[in-house]
Amino acid sequence: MTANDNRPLTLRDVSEASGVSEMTVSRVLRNKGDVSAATRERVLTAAKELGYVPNKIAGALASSRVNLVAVIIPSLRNMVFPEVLAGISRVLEDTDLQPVVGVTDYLPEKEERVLYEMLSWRPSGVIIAGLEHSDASKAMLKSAGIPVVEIMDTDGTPIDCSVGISHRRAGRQMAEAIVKAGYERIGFLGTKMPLDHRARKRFEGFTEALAKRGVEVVDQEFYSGGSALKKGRELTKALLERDPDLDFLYYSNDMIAAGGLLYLLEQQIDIPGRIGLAGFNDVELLDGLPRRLATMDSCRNEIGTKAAQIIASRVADPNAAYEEVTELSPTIDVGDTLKRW
Amino acid sequence: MTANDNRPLTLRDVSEASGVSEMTVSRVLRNKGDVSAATRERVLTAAKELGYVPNKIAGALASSRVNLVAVIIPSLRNMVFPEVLAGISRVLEDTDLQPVVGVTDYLPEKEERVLYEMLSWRPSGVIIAGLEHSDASKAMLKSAGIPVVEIMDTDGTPIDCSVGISHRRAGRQMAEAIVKAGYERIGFLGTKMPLDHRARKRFEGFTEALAKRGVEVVDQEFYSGGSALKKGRELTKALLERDPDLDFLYYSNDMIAAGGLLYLLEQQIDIPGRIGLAGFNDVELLDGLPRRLATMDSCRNEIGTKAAQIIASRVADPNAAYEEVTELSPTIDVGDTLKRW
DNA sequence: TTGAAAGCGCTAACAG
DNA sequence: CTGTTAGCGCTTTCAA
Repeated sequence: MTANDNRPLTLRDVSEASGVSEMTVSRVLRNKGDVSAATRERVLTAAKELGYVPNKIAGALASSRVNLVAVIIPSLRNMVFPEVLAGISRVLEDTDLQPVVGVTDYLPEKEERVLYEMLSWRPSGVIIAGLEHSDASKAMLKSAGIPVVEIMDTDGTPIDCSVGISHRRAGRQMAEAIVKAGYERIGFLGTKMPLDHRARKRFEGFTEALAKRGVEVVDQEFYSGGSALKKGRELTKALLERDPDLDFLYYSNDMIAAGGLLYLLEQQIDIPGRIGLAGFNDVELLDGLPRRLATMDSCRNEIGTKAAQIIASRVADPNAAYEEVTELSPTIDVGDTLKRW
Repeated sequence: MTANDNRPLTLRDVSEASGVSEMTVSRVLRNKGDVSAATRERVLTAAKELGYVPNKIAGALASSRVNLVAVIIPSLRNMVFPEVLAGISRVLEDTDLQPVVGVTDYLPEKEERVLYEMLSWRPSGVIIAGLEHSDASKAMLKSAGIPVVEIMDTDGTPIDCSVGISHRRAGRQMAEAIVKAGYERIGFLGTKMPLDHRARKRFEGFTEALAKRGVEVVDQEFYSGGSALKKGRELTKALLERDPDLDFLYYSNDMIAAGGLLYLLEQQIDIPGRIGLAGFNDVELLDGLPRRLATMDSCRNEIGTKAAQIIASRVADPNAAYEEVTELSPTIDVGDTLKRW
């Protein structure tokens, strides 16, 4: 039964309860400096009995050290980002750093607001998705004086450093695989891309590589919002009704590709003979579909891991060396929906 | 070109640059108190030019006000939680409060750590999943002196208040629907439940309601980890090989139910005639499957909304009235996998 | 090994 | 409308 006068407890309370100076209490609670076993014991007992929870606000102000890492991502609804986050968390769990997540909804203005808000807590580092930011955001990141890792994408110049894959190259690789497999009349289905720079870059790499081989994207369908699986069905149906002779469909992500796959199977269409399919992202969810979708790993776990490692090492030692650009190599999995050649 | 000596800017810098006292600068930046348009202009210009970002650490310490709401959930990999989060964010966006997410991985010890960590930042409120917490966690929540909303579940006594559904009742309702539709040999497939209290409560309500009608769960299969869709296939196959005469399968979530559905369709089994299926959660993803799965809405968006509203109103006015228990009513969607009666 | 004093950068409260 | 003063609860620094 601790006297609970509703005022949050302070170091002073623990100090009085244990008969040890505030300073020494602070040392015990942080495992910092030498304290005799006896006083340490007294302090810990008192703290536990009172149910003392340190005030990090005060601690951070006094030490000008904040063990937070800002992680800024476009969305939590796309499983890619929780997976990146999982990689980050796993690495940071072995340090005293803590990730704090901000979501931008793919909107530059919101990114700016979220970034401002997070920087006002003076985090020790920033991990932020993408290389495209407003000028104001870039200025904030530059002048924050902390490590900044831009993740997911390496097609561009990072503010500080970047970890990701080249989406242009990913698009090119898939185009090459498709052409090599003998497909010639190719359709594209994806999100509306103005704000999804990575999807756009993949598409650019894709069309460019096709062009080099004299192939063109015959037609395209775009969507936004809603259940991706259902959208995948709808887009596929619409596209094939317009262009029944397409022999390959390239989707900007695995969820809509899965919807397309289910639709085509219901139509009894021969896959990958009559039509081939490919997605992007290697979503684990898809393991369990009637066919294994051709796709490409986006290395998201590794991206999270590497980004967190860079932050951790640079926070531990501001002079630690680090790669300016860490480009990972995604691999194609042809699955069952792309002819082998 | 601002002189960047790498030291974060302070109010004093803005004060000097604008020739206005720190206090007035502070007032301008917070829109607090009356400031003449002229000085306001001078201050804002100076702040923008310098690229000043306020230090919330210092501000929070001085004002003992922190605009953070701790949101503690078991996982981000289960789409339910990002959706609850979305509801919370939407409501808090209209206030000056900000959600900060912590993830527990369904582990009570981790919940305790995360809670301690978050409380040490002295948030204005806590939204936490579930009613089951360690004694230490409960003690922390009680003595924090801030609004605490326990979400997702109302089968139990909240520390402060709760918003959710009764999972026992949800299980009961589904059992009744199944029996009414004429199914009699029922199998259950789900996660290993020791730590997933809500899944456990649904199961308990389910078996209890069946028992009342003289029906028993014939057999069960459990899983943990891995791709839910694939697991759903595997569990379904295993269960039906063991008990070929089952006529209904109740899954603890929609993803494994979807896997089961795909498997059964491939086996050319008549659904819902020969076997009926039902899941739980009404995951939007499933919109687009070959059949509409029978399921039950878990009201997660509404839960997030309501919880955030309670926090917001109680932060705005500590004496604001609020319901101790807000029980929402999930509804069954029989879809195409449960016979209509 | 322990303690005392002096801030960290901001805001509440008051005075002009 | 603007400025001054005194902290917020800790940690740094220095002295004992």
